[in-house]
Amino acid sequence: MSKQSEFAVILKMNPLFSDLGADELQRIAALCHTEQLDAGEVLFQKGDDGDALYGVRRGQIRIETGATDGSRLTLNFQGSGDLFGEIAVLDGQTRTADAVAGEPTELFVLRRGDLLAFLEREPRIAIRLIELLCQRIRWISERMEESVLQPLPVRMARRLCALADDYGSEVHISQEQLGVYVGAARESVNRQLQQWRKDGILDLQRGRILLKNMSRLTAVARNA
Amino acid sequence: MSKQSEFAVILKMNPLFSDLGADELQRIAALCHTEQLDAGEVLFQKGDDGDALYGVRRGQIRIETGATDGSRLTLNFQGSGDLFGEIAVLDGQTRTADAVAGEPTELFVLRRGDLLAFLEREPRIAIRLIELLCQRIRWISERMEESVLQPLPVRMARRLCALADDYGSEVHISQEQLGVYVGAARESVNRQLQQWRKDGILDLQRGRILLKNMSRLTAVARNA
DNA sequence: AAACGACTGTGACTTATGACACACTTCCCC
DNA sequence: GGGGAAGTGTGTCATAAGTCACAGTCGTTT
Repeated sequence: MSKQSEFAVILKMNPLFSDLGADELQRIAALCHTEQLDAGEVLFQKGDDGDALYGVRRGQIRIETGATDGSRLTLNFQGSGDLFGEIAVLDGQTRTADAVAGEPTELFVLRRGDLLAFLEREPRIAIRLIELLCQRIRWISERMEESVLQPLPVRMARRLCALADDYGSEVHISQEQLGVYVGAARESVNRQLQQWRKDGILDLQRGRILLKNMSRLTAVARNA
Repeated sequence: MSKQSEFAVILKMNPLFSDLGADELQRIAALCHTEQLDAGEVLFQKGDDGDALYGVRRGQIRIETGATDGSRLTLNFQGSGDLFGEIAVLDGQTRTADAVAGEPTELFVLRRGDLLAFLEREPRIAIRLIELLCQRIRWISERMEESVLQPLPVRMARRLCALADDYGSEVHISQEQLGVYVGAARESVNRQLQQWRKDGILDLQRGRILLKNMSRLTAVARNA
C-alpha cells in the first residue's frame, strides 16, 4: 500500500472526512508528505500558525498545555492512525496547545496551502467540506448543550466511554486529568469512581482505570 | 437602496458573513428574492429540509418548538434585520424547530441551490466560508466549555447582554424562558433578578426586563 | 534505603441550585 | 366585571458538588 493510500485510510476514520468518497479522499491524500520526529521533539507550540493537518503513521504525539503554575498538563495522546489539526488546516488560526513527540514518530503532513489550492480547483469538494463543517457545528452544539447540563456521573461515564473507544478497556489517565476533562474537582471524581468500583463496574489503579462492565457504564452515559 | 443592497447589509451584520468583502457580499445578496407572510403563517416546520437562509426585511418571525406537554415554547424572535437559517442553508439538514410569522412579514430568501451553484463558480468564496465556519466552531467550543461551567449569575448576565445587543435595553422575555435559555429553574432566575433589581442594575416588569446599568451587568458577565 | 513527589482516598463543612408549595398580580377574554 | 391563565415573588427543604484538610500509597531518584 502506498503512503498516500495509507493516509487516505486515516482521513476516512475522521468524522470530518468519513463521508467523502474514495476518489475524493485519494486526491486529497495525494497532497500529503511525511515527516520524522525524534522523541521529545516539538511539532508545534501554542501560538504557532496552524498551517498543516497531521496524521500519525507510527509513534505518538502528546498534546499538552502549560498550566499557569508552570506544570504541564497532557490534554490528549495521538497515536498511530490518529488525525489532528483538522480545523487549524482549514482556517489557519493559531494553535491552542503544544504538540510534542512522546517517542520517535512519523507523521503524514497535509499543508494548508496545498489543501486550499486543491479546494480552489475542486469547488465541489469545498462545498462538501462546508456541509461537513456545518454538521460538526450542529453536532458540537447539541453535544455541548446537552452534555454539560448533565450530572457529574453522566459526564464522567461519557468521557470514559469515549476514552475506551480510543484506547480500550484500560484507560491510562489520572483522576486529576479526568476531572479537568469533565469540569469537576478531583475529589468528586474520586468519589464517583469509588462508587463504581464498589458496584463492580471498574477497577482502579494508580494512573489507570480498568473498565470491567462497559454495558453498565454506557447505561449511565445514556442517563438511564 | 435596492433590495439586494438591503440584504447585503443584513448579511454583513451576521458573524458568519461579517468578514466578507463588500463585493463578495453584493454578489451573494444578488441571489436573493423576497417572500411575504401573513400573521400566523408557517414558514417552515421542524423536520422540513433546510433549503434556505432567511433575512427579515420587516415584521417578525417566532422560532418555536412544540413542548412535550403540547404547549409551545418560543425559542427566539427574529425581527427586522435578523438573519436565520445560516447553517441549514449550507448543509441542508432538517430544521430543528418551527418558524411562524408573528405579524405580516416580508423576508429575504436565499435558496440553498442558488448559493451552492454560486459557490461552485466562486471557489475562493467557498474557501472563505470554510474558514468562517471553522472560526465559528472554535468560537462555539470555547464559549460552551467556558460558559456552561460558569455560575448561574454569569450565565444569566451573558444571556441578557446578548439579548440587549439584539433588542436594546428593554428585553422582552419571561423569566421562565430566560431559565430555559440558561439552563436553570425559573425560581433561581427570579431570585437572581430580584438581587439585581435591589442593586439597581435592572428593573422588572411582567414579561420584560429593563436593563438600567449595562456596565455592571457586563462586569458580572466577565465574571469579575 | 531514604526521601520526595505525584497520585489516591476520605471526612467535614459550605454553597449553589433545584424542587415543591403557595400566594399574589396582571392580562385577556367572555 | 368576573374568572381563568400566565407570569411573578418567596419560603422551606433536599442534594450535588466544591473546598479544605490530611492521611495513605506508590514510584522514582539519589
